[in-house]
Amino acid sequence: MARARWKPTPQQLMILQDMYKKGLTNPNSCQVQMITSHLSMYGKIQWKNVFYWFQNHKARDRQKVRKQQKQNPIPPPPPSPPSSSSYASGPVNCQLYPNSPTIFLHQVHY
Amino acid sequence: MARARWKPTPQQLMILQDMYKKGLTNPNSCQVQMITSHLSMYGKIQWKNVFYWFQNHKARDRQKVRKQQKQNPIPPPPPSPPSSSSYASGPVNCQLYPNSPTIFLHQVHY
DNA sequence: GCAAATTAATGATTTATTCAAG
DNA sequence: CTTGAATAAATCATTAATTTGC
Repeated sequence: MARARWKPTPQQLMILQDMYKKGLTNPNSCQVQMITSHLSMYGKIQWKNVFYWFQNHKARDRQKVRKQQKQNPIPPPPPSPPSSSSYASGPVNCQLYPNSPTIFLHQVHY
Repeated sequence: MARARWKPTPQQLMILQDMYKKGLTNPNSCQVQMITSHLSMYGKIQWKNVFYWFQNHKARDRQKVRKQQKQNPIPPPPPSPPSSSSYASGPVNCQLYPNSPTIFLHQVHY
C-alpha cells in the first residue's frame, strides 16, 4: 500500500560505499546523523535509511564471505583490515567525548 | 566510566507494563515517541530507552514461555490474543498526518 | 551487621532472519 | 534476484540481589 521505499541516488550510494570501504562499517548514531545530513544534499533521505544501509551492507558482505569460504576451503582474507583509514574509531569520531553511548533504531512512517 | 544506564522510575515502569499487558508489545516508532514524551513527565528518558524496553520485554517474555514449554510438553496456549485491546495496530495510529516528514527521533545525550 | 564475592535482572548492542518492493 | 525495511535472537555490560565468611 504505497509504501515506497528509499532508493539511494548514485551520488549517495557512492559516498556510502566509499565510507564503508574506508572502514566505517558500524557508524554510531551521531555519525549516522552526520552522514544523513550530508547525503540529504543529494536527495531525500532519512536517518533510518542510512542506518539500515550500513546494517544490511555489513551483513550481506559477511554472507558473501561465508559463502566463498564454503567454496574455497582456505581463501585469502577479505580485502584488508581497516588499518588506518579515515574512519574506524579514528579522530573522525563525532563523539564529543569518548566511549560513545551509541544508537538506536528506527522510526517508521506507517 | 560513568556510563550510567537508564533506570525506569516506578511510575514509568508501571505505565510501560500496563501498556504491554494491554497488548502493546511492538509499538512503532511514532508510538514510542509518544510514550517517551509521556513518560518524560516522570523522569529523564529517551526514545531508545522505551524502544529497548519493549524489545527486551517481549523477547524475555517469549524466553520464559519457551522454557515452560520445555517442562510441560503440551501446555494451554498463552493467555489470549489481544483481541480488541486498546492498542495493537488498531486505529490508534499516532501519525499526526499521513506520510510523516520524518523527524528525528533519536536523540542521544552525548 | 557488613562488605567482598557471586549470581540474577535487565538495559544496550550486535547479528541473524524474515518480509516485501521493484 | 537484489536490497531496503523490520523483527527476532543472541550477546555484551552494568546494576541489583543474594550469598558467604568474617
